[in-house]
Amino acid sequence: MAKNLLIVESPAKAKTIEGYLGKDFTVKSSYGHIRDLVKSEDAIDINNNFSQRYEVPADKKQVVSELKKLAKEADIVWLASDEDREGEAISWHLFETLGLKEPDTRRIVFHEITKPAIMKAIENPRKIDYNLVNAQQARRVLDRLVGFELSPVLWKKVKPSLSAGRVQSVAVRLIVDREREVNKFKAEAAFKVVALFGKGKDAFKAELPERFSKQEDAEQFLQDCIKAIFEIKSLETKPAKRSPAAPFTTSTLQQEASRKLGYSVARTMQVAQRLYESGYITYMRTDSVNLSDTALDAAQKEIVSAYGDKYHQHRKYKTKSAGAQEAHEAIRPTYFNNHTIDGESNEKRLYELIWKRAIASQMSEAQFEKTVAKISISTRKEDLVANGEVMKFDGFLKVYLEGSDEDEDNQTADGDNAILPPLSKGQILDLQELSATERFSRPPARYTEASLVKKLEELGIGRPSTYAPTISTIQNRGYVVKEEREGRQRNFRMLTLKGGNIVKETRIENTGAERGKLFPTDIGAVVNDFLVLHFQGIVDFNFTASVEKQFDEIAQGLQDWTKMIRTFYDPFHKDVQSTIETADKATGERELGVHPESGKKMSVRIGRYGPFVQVGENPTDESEEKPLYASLRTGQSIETISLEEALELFKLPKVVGEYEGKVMKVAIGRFGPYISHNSAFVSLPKEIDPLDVTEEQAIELIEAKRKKDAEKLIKAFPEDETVKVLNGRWGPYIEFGKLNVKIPKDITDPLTLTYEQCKALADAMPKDAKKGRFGKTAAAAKPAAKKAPAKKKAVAKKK
DNA sequence: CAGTGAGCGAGCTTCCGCTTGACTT
Repeated sequence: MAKNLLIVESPAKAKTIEGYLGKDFTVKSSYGHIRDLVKSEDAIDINNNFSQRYEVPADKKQVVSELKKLAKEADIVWLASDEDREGEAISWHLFETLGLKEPDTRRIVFHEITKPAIMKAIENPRKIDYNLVNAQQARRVLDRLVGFELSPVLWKKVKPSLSAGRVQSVAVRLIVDREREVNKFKAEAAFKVVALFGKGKDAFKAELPERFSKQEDAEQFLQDCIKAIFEIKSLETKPAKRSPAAPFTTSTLQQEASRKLGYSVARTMQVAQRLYESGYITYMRTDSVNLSDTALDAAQKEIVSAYGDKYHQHRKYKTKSAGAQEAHEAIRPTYFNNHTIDGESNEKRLYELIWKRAIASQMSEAQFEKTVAKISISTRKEDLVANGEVMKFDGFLKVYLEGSDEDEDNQTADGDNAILPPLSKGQILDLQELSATERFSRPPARYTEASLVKKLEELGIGRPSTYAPTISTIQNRGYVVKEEREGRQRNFRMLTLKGGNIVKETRIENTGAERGKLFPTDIGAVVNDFLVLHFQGIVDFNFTASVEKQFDEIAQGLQDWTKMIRTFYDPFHKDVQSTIETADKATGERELGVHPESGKKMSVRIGRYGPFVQVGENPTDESEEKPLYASLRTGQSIETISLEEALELFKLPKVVGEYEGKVMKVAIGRFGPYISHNSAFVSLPKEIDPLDVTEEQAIELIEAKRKKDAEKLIKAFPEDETVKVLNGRWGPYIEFGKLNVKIPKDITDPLTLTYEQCKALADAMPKDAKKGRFGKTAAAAKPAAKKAPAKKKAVAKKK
């Protein structure tokens, strides 16, 4: 039996280290934290110095009992969790839970998984740092107090099951604030002037640095240029250089994979996890840009052999984010000589990105020669400017160029970074074309998942392990949606001078289209406004930064953690109490005006089933007329909907005719417009306006749907019409009314299924909710009487 | 998704960070 038990956080890490240490060591993993606060109210005793009640969660029981057994058999237990606040706490929880004794326990730390680093760590053991543990407890207790006191306030004042927390509420606030900036933004137009000189190979562009806000001025400028002489007034050439970016951290990997590969942050992390488990890359949850000495040597060797000596440049990077704890290396390939790997295509692509970025980070800078040519206009006092750039040495650009978040329009001006033909001072130029194009200023960009992570990191909010889950949480809670939105057409004016004539025209462009951007929902905005109004301190962008500063002081032993929490908690708790007692229910109600025909008041607000418009006041007794209601549609918001748009909502649902003795109705659901007929639903094709559907069209669509459904049918049962065997997207399945059942693998031919077999399969489905990534299946058939609507909605939102 | 916008008023929801698997139409 091994004399030593060494415990790390990750099983993949354990495997690697076991290889370095030999027979005397058993290396095991704790799989992260092994204990957490109990779920109930009494997890923290407010009146007893915030003492905590911890428990081992069910899914950790097995790990803990195995570690307990091994610890008993070992002479020495080495606690090798990460060197940061959470890692120290993991060691402490292990110490307590496994019942370790101080003389037989060693705490060791390393920042990189290399043999020398591990050996050095083993030679320098220490004891558990209780200051650091206290800092973690303060963090944990504060998050629990905030989350579990704030959320119930929302249940009372907004809607059940909502949540609030130190991290998620600020993430939502960022998105709500940004959306409002975009909505109130007024685009300003100005004419941008671009000249084209020379022909063929010698052609190049020059731009006027200033823009004209009035069309007359732009026109006058072009007019003046008809007879003007263009001369090179000055020519300046300067060397320029560009340096590579630091190797990836979690946050920069998520950003770059989003820009270059179009991955969501969750997908990036899933793929990176697989690369890590296969041993291709180092740990993927890190805030460090540091590379180990071993890695630096390996990178150098690879660069020199693949590209030559002059492409290598030794570089050390320093972290920019304030809250970085740097318990790991930067994300890099384990072996730099693997330029590519075997695996699925998304794994290959992410690996190559990581390899290129890490290699480039140790390469020399790219060198350019930048030329600025100023061109005088004989009839005007302004100069035109042409920028040229020639690469003299590619350096790191040989392998990698970092992506940019900017859209093309905001990037460098026309003619910039282009290659200029040979030019000389005093040279007279031949104008081919001169254009003045109306350009509009752009609103601030909405957040993508990745740019939100970047912003959170800048604010020091959240950790590498929580960025992806936080983004999921705010979407799952329905505060935020990731969506595509169509843009709208916009006219812009363009004046062109060519061959001595000025041509004026109006062109059309598409603007404001968004893909994969984060939009706040109405509930997100209402919850945010409620928190900003009543709990300003918690959703302040600097709240985390200021508590982090205090956690640091606790970690250094300069402050008592219970005192810190007490100072925070007492006033916070008072706010919670007074908000519960005095605050009104938050519905986001807004008056739209009066109904044009009836003169009744129209308003919008959030109800139990989402945002809706109401016409007329709430009745005070039964004799009064009931108000009319209509739900808002996807993409509409109570904040921005107009009176006209609200009136449109009452035009549907609409009866379009009768078929087979049953009415056909057109309405709009969550997935768009549809026709309902005899409890069947047919979605409407995009081309058809739901307001102009004719009876004939509706019948046609219903028949087409029936035909399509018949094609899917493999087998029907005369004894029960609700049971069918169908061919679905993922192969055959059995449909029982609304319940779908997968056909087990041992049935190879679905045609052989008997009715009895089908029924047995349906009965075998668990009666309670079956939670999977794709929602609930069995639960949909037998909804629990009252909870059903809320549950169904929550699941639908997840999709 | 699929016609509501309360109600008997039970018992439930919820935080952030550290880790992987086991889930499925």
